[in-house]
Amino acid sequence: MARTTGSDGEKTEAAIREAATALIAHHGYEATSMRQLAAEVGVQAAALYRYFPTKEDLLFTLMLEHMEALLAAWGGTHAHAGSPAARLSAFVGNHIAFHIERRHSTHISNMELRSLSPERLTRILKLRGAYEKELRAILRDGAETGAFDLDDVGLTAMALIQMMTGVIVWFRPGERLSVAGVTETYLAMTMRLVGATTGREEPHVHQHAELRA
Amino acid sequence: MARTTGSDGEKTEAAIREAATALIAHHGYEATSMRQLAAEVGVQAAALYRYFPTKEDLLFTLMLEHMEALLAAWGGTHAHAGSPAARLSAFVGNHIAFHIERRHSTHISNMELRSLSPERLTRILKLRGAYEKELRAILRDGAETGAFDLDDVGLTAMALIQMMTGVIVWFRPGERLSVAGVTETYLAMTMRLVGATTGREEPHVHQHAELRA
DNA sequence: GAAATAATTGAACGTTCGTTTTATTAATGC
DNA sequence: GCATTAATAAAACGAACGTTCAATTATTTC
Repeated sequence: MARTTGSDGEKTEAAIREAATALIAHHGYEATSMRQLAAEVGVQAAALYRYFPTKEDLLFTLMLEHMEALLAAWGGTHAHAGSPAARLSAFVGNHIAFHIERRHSTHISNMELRSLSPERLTRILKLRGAYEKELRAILRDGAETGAFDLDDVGLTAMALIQMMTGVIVWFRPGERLSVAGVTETYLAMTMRLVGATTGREEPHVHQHAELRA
Repeated sequence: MARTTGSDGEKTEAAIREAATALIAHHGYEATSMRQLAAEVGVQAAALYRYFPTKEDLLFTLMLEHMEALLAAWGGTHAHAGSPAARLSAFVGNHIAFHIERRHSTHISNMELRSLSPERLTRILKLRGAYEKELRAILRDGAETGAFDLDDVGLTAMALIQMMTGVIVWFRPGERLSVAGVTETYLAMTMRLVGATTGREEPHVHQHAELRA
């Protein structure tokens, strides 16, 4: 037996990426074997090596694409001008939407960093740093103009990112809350956390509608 | 070769626990081999099985002790009475102190859950649930008495825990910030996040001193 | 000081791992 | 329709894995 009828390189590679993302997210990189992955794709293990020279190459590819997609998603929002509050709002919305939609690759990119070689780890961390820098810039602007009231830009950025990314730990689509509802609540928490002034000292604006899925 | 001079079961078991915590936190459970662990302890791999019947038993032991210690630490604060703000403040302080001190076992208990058998996973998750319930109770009391102003008790609890536990990702003792400084900043962020009223509508109290290590 | 027990070694077991090699067949270009 | 290339299967590689077992020595008990 050899080449099978209807076999197509592009389709196979896409299937490998997809299956690998799901398997590694569920069982972890070390606990996922190439044979298990191959079985999921419906192919022999040796066939995987036509697309990814090593297991680590596959992991790195998944992570790199995830980080680049994250930066691209934020860059595509065109929300880099305007008030700090507006920009922060856009950042939160984009972050939560992206991470919920890409729960599996987010899990991988956050949990499997130790399985990368030092050079590749550095490469991924550089992209992550660039992303976090975007948030710090917003917070710094807000702190300087008085739109926000916070102690430490770096700590606040980390706290916000951990808080927002943490959504993927418990959020399951179609359960109690909708994406829009979660985003709205997290947006309100974010604005309070950074001590955002609501313009002309209005009382806090809370919109409770649409919180349920 | 057999029993070595000065060998002591209790000491060996403690050494195994310690080495396992560090190794698994650094390289992950699946990537840590029994031989590697044995070498770190200074013993042959077979000796480990005198203390832990399987590798998973070892992992479970580490996790169970971590969760029980976490609950015990909170229970030992005797801060279960008083105003919601005071209780929340105690909770944040205890949570951050505990997690910084036990970074390694926290990492394990958060990241290696998938390596547990279903029954043991349930057991650990039950303890985690009990801990989170403590926070929700504080938030609910605060929301009902008007001390806090928040949208959703459950979501706020998850956001706070993710935010606080996230400290272990970037915090390194002896670097820019002290534990006290981090705790103070996180306490301020927490209080703003839950919309805590500062009693008689005082302006926000910010204490910037002692933030540096 | 002999007997019982505690602690550990060293070797081995079967299995699974990531990966390589070789052969074979499907699709493509001329 | 023949040669070439793309895609895969099948089998094998050595290494490492978790774990077991028998033998051996230190310590404790009486």
